[in-house]
Amino acid sequence: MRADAQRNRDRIVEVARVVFRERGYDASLDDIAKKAGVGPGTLYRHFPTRDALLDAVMQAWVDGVTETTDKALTFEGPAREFLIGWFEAYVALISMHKGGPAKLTSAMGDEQSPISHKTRVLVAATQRVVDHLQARGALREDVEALQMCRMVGGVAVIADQSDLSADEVRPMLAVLADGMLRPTGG
Amino acid sequence: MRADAQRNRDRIVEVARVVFRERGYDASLDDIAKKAGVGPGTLYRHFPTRDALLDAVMQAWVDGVTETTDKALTFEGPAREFLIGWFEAYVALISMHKGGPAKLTSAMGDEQSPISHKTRVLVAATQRVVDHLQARGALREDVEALQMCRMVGGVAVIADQSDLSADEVRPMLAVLADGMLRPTGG
DNA sequence: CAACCATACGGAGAGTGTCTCCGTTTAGCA
DNA sequence: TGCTAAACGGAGACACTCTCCGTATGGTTG
Repeated sequence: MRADAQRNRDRIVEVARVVFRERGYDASLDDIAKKAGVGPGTLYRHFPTRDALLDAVMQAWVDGVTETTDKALTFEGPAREFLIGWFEAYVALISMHKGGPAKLTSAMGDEQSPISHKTRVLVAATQRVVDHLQARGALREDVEALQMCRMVGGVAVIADQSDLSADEVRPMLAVLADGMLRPTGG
Repeated sequence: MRADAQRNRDRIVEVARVVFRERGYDASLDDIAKKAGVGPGTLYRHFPTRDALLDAVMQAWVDGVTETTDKALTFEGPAREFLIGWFEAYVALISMHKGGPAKLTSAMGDEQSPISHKTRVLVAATQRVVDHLQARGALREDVEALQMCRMVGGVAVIADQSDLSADEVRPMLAVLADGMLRPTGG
């Protein structure tokens, strides 16, 4: 790629990252192009669709997922707290942008989606959590990572769209955890 | 209202019902006007916003909610089956149109929303189910109707957006039920 | 039944966003 | 320095939303 092209591409992604966060995923692309100091043609050549641009914007974010999971897996306490903690981290991860939870969660399991790579990273991270808990015998056997992603994603979507606070979200995540963990007889 | 105005209004709502179901809530309003054989001005006079039209389309639907709840409450079996059955009915109710679950669930708890009346009907219906179960001592005490609506709504949103089948949705609803019901020690 | 007018109609058009085409410019190389 | 493939960017076609206002008409009154 020519140096000027690379420069423009980087500028567009940087501007898009800010605009998407401030205005949501339906911000005007021509506007992003203008803010980045390029013509709309340039933006659309680099990113033929809105999702292609979104994909680029999310790239840096993907690395954070693995990191967060690594850290979560070091937790030593009770399974319930561990799982709820992970759920909260997961919700925070996919709620980086307004509309992000819906975008990511509805693309989950769809191989055709332009951001399917991003969702695979999320499912893979969740799979590690599932394996960890199942090795300890704490999780019901029929719980799958994809299902877990969808359910926590569902809560995140509602929280995102209704502007719920962490205090309103936590009890819902607790319900999910209780529904997925093996009953302890308490 | 003049007779011709009433006729036009009815035609618009009827067409909108079909178009919303087939194409989702972001269908072109000018297109709906054209299909109804009126000018865009006429449509916008009757329904100043998209949500106003949506509200009219949903009017008939509201009656079905109370009816469904009445029927559900007659169920005599175990609490878990009752609750899962209600969840399935609820998901079906709010999934009448593509995009419906998201629309309804994210408006829930927001008094300003143009469809807040519709969401109140749903929460009230769910409240009856909660009361019923709590009278039997089957539900955890901290479970609230609004929270229940949001969580089941979250699952419905994902199911709607990812085109999940009933077989994929049921296990998720079972997780919710297990997380909300009082542990039975089994 | 004729005349009137408040009510309703509907289309032209302004504003905004998406996306493409193509003439112009320029980076990188020989 | 000159060449050319690569990249630029803006004009403009197309789509959707929503409004304004001249025109048509339902319903009422004398």
